[in-house]
Amino acid sequence: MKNNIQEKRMREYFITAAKEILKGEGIKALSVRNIAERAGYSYTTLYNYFKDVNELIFLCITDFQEECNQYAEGKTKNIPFGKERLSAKIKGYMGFFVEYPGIFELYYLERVGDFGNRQTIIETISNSLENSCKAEWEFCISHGLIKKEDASLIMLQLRNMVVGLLIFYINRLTPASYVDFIDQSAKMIDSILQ
Amino acid sequence: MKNNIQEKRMREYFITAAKEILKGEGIKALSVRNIAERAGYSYTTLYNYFKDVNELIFLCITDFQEECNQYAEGKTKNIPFGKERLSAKIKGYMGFFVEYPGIFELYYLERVGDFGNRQTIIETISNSLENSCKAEWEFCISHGLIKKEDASLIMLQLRNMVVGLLIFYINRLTPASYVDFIDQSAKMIDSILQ
DNA sequence: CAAATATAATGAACATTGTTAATAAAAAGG
DNA sequence: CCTTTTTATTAACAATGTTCATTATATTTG
Repeated sequence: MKNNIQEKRMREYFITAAKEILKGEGIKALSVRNIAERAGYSYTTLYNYFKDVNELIFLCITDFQEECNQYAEGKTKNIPFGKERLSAKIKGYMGFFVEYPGIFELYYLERVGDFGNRQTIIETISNSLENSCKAEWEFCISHGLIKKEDASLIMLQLRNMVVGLLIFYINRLTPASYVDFIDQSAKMIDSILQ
Repeated sequence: MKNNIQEKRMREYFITAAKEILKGEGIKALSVRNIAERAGYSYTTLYNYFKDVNELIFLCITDFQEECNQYAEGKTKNIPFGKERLSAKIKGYMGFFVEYPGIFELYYLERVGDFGNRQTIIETISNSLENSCKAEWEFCISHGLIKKEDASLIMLQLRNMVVGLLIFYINRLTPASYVDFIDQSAKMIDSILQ
């Protein structure tokens, strides 16, 4: 297997197929045979380009993070910097996972170790929200809207609250209506941001 | 299959076996053949007593809730009622899931619909923390330590924060040390309780 | 107590899953 | 045009949940 442009192209075919399945049907529908069929190859061909299916999933995770950032950015780009924009960015972040529950599963429900327990994956996921809100976050700190010594704890609180809200809404259907979910989310996020 | 004491006993054999596996090795190690072997029967015998494996899992969930309540109670029984005891109860609740990560998986990571999407399960899980803290919660409200009109939102915040903390610690290894996890948890819970 | 019947326990079988090893096809090099 | 290397595929394995037909065991009846 030469490390050239052809190989890269082949890998992209499989990655694209896997991402489509994850976004549309979720990880439960993801199988080696499923991916390969969508990519137009036989199932074992995948093993000529990836060590195993987890290597493929890992690559999807990093791609999805970029997608998530752009999704949230698109929902906030007209709002002036400050706490309000930060709040909107977080809500945009949540909106991404509500729209693609399959990606939420992959990020927060899939067990550690299932995709090789790679430190890179854990870090990508653990920093996911902070990553999406980077610019807004730095603005709030540098302009004194959030005290520097409180910053890291507040971000952790936001991250935990966001994941908790999503877990119950996406995976436990609580609250039952989208309107209530948005309402709850707003109250809790703004409560952390004072 | 008569609905008598013998049938109940048989069901208990399978339920006990399933609970042992869930507590010890987690849901990934749970299989029909695995359960039946531990119960001392052949795998298809299970289907004479349960519609499918999800019915069995459902019964484990309700049993575990009772175990969790008693575990948390054991960690708090000497603390006088009030916010401090409520906080300790919540930490005890978290301790249960840290000790049995397999049960945490079952409660919060397992996908909706995987065990039949039964409303009873969703409710049991959604109210799990509130269930464990019932007495402490009611004391705080009736003694004016928590304003009645704020109560339901505060409980939701606690629940989301607790699950978020557990997700990252148990399933994403963040923070890396138990001491840091306890420290973070204390700060965030107490911050919500003022 | 023996025979007939009802109930409970089981083993074989099926369709899926991820992965490996051996084989067929295609591409590259001379 | 043949040889060699690279790439794609088919066959196979063990493990999964579940169903069906078949034994083994209990219970009831004569």
